[in-house]
Amino acid sequence: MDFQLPDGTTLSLPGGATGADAAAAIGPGLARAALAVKVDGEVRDLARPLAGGDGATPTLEVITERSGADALALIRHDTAHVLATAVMELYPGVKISIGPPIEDGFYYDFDFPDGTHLSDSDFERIEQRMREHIAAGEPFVREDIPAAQARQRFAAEHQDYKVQLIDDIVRDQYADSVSLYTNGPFTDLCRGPHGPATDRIKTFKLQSVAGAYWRGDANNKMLTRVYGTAFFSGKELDEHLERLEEARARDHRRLGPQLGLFMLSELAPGGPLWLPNGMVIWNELTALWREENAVRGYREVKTPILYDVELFKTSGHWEGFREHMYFTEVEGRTMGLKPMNCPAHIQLFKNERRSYRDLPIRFSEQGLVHRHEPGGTLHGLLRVRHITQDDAHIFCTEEQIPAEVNRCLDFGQAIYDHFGFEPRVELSTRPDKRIGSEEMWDRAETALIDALTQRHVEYRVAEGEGTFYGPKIDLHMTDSIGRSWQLGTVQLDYVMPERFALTYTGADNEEHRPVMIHRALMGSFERFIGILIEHYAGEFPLWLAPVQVTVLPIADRHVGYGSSVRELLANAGVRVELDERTESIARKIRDAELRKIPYMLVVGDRELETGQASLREHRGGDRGSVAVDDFAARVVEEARTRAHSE
RNA sequence: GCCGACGUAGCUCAGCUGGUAGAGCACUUCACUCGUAAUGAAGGGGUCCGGGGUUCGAGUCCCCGCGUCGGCUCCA
Repeated sequence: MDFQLPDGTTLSLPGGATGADAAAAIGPGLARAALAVKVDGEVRDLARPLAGGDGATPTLEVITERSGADALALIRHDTAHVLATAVMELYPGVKISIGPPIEDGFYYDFDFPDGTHLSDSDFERIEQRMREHIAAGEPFVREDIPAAQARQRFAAEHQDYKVQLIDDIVRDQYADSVSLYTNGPFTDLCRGPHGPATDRIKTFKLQSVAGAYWRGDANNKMLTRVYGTAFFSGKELDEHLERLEEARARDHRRLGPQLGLFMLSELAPGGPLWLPNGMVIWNELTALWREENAVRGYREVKTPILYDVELFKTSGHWEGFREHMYFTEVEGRTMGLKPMNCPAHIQLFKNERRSYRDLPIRFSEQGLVHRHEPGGTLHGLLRVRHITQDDAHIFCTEEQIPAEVNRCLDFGQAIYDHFGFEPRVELSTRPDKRIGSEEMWDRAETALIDALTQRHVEYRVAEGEGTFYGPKIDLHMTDSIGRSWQLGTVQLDYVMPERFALTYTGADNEEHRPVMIHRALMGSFERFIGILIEHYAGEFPLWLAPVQVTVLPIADRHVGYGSSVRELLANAGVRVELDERTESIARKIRDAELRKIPYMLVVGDRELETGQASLREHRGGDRGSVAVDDFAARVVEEARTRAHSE
């Protein structure tokens, strides 16, 4: 058998040779360092015979500690097995399910006997036992056995989840055998691959315990999931933990209140209360949003938040969204807070007869909607119940869809470019439960795909994730701790126009049904600002900075001059403060730095004489003297152009 | 909604096995008038999330509720 090595050379091995043989043939050092081999992109155990390629020479790479993601995934998977080993020993009667490696670590899901609750205070004991198994250097031994035999074995051990998994493998993959891995006293159903032995795990840490539904289905039993991570060195682990710590420092839930942007109250769960500094950012974004909408042919509207429930019966929200809505009785009528703006915008559309000449009609609204999101899902500004959307609805003909979708994506690009965002794009296609003809779906999906390919954007296809009324394009961003949140969405809707019997008069003088496009780009102001806070780590570019300049007098006798400096800047339209406190200049600077104010103007005897100010930039240090009016002009210009921060 | 953890001064947190609350920062006052990341001193400030229970006695133990955090599910 011939294999091509990463350096381009060819390695010839006798038939039946294993991965370990391959590593040994290359060199004794590599043989010792080898964890696994990667043949044509597939990672395989060292002990397994190498499969010959059919035709072309397969590539072969020996996986060692230096192989990056492949190597880490391997030992993290190994560590998950060791975790299960320890838990099985310490908690008799526990049922195991699955334990894969994931980004940055691994987890294992357990079903503990009734009455046993795991918490992170149990980690020490478990870790201790895990270390014993690692020190013992127990080899991972693979065996392929008939599925029926494996099933019998796990059934005898009352490992119900494993039995279910085997049944599924047999049913879905028509497999007649499955693989088992044994390390020390523990045998798991597992497709592998694994490292040679447990002592190749150099350092690991159990991190958290959480609930997770069996097979991710809320109808199933909730299992106990233990998260952990593993590395090849303590240094790498420490660096990883340090990164997590740094990410936490960017967390908008920490920075927001710290910088006086917003607060959260127990009395208004899911409803952030905006402080003056936060409103500055909110209003700047609103101004941007308004400008961008206006140049793109949107007409701004404003609609109530409270409606007779009849509206939602027509729209379908009563049937499909009721449990997420708030209702109240007023004078014997049931009223509901709108969870979306579309029914309201439809009222506006219906306000007059529409001609094909009027289309497309684009309504935009900074629309306030309320959704009763489940308590366990609320998350600072990123998941709220009180949602202010940068919403818009476009009513158009079917022929106009491609152009309008493209305009929406252009618009999104323009918005995101202001912040240097590069959202991930996702196309959601027809779900199983849907309405409308296949032709309609074909056309709608084609329109969206065309728009995306035309723009050369990379996108992921989420099969079957579309709404029941149409496909959609979603734009996602990641928060400081790696969680993905949807910002923008562009959705085609054929259903609402139907339910509300919307029509326009065509060139043929017949009534036709328009199509609606639901579109939000920032998503919600709450979520967008949350992402912004983390994106900038609280260090906002000048145009968004709640306080742009602070004037710092050296001593009390300079307050008068400082006051005139402030005046000049304020008159020029700069958001400026004067620190009049009787404090040392070092103290005033420190406080301004902690507040992340972009510019500081120090004024003392020298500046008073020359009529200037000493400029200091946030994180940039002393920038020397500036003429105050020049500086004011510069700041105004920087804010006007909405320049990025450096 | 589900699983687990947590909830003490405005903020960050301490408070051992139950004996009636403490630090730093912030705040107020006084002194200092200062040149690029914390001047010093004194003082004020607490329904220990809420409600029940156990106990002679609960911040501490138990139950229920609310909120928050980490996940899971959901996310038109």
